[in-house]
Amino acid sequence: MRKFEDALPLQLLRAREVMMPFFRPLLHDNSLTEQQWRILRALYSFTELESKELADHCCILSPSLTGILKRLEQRGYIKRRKSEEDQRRTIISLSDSAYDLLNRLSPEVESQYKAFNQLYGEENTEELIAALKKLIQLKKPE
Amino acid sequence: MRKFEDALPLQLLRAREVMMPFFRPLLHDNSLTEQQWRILRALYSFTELESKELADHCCILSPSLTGILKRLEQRGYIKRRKSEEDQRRTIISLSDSAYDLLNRLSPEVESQYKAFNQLYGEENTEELIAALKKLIQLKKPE
DNA sequence: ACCAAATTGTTAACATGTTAAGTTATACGG
DNA sequence: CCGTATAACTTAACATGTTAACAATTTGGT
Repeated sequence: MRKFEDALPLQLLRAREVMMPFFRPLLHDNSLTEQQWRILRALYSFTELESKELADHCCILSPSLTGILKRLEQRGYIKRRKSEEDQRRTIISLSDSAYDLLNRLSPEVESQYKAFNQLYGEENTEELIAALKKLIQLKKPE
Repeated sequence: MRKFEDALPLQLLRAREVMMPFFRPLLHDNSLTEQQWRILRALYSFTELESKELADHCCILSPSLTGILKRLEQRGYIKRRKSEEDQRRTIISLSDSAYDLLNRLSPEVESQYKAFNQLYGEENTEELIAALKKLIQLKKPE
């Protein structure tokens, strides 16, 4: 059996655990979970997305998304509307207060990215991103 | 704001999602969750560990570990004993049936690692592991 | 037009993640 | 020795992950 420490999925998990402390305090101060942040971030980039697209972009399964969207809607961060062409589809977008929040947090997040890069090194970061991109492209279209 | 797709923590998450389909069917066929598998795997490597060490190795928080160990114990996969020197500490180890299970699954897991490497490439795998190791070493000792 | 199959989203049931608070046992300073 | 701080675990409360089953639409073939 391969050494426990060499399991690649575990290494990916650990790498994430090393990075997240750079961002968790920021999110926590604004009562946001990692998943809620990913949702807001995605909608900020894409303006509006259907539920399924949103789930795919954020690596969140549909049943989880249902609850997350409910809570974000209650807090007034997102809006929903039905697609005209297909009554099954829901289209999600950000509220004005969500844009305010993201515009406010954005510089702090970037500042933390810089702090991380300073510690890990520009070059190492580039290499890691490249390696991850190659891996992610293996994804089956399903 | 940085492009959504360039967020490194998200890329790490996605990379993991690309890899896990190689292993999930195996675990699922044996009614094991990813976390339960990490626990068994760690104990197989280290023979016995205190709860806190186990949690650290597996990237699982103590409150989650409490429940996971309870279920693994009910299924007869682990044994616990109190430390003699420190009555607060619990020491965990595998049962015989857990060793049987791991010995049986081990070759199938390795076979899936091979399948993954064939798809992603030996060299790419080595580069990725190296990059992740460098990142993980940044971890604060806390 | 009609029916079977596929798609979107939700609900249900259980496992885990996350933070805070509580318990018991140990360490430590006065 | 004593009281207080620490450390290891657990419990509680809520959010999310995971699989299966289900409701409402839509698609496709006939």
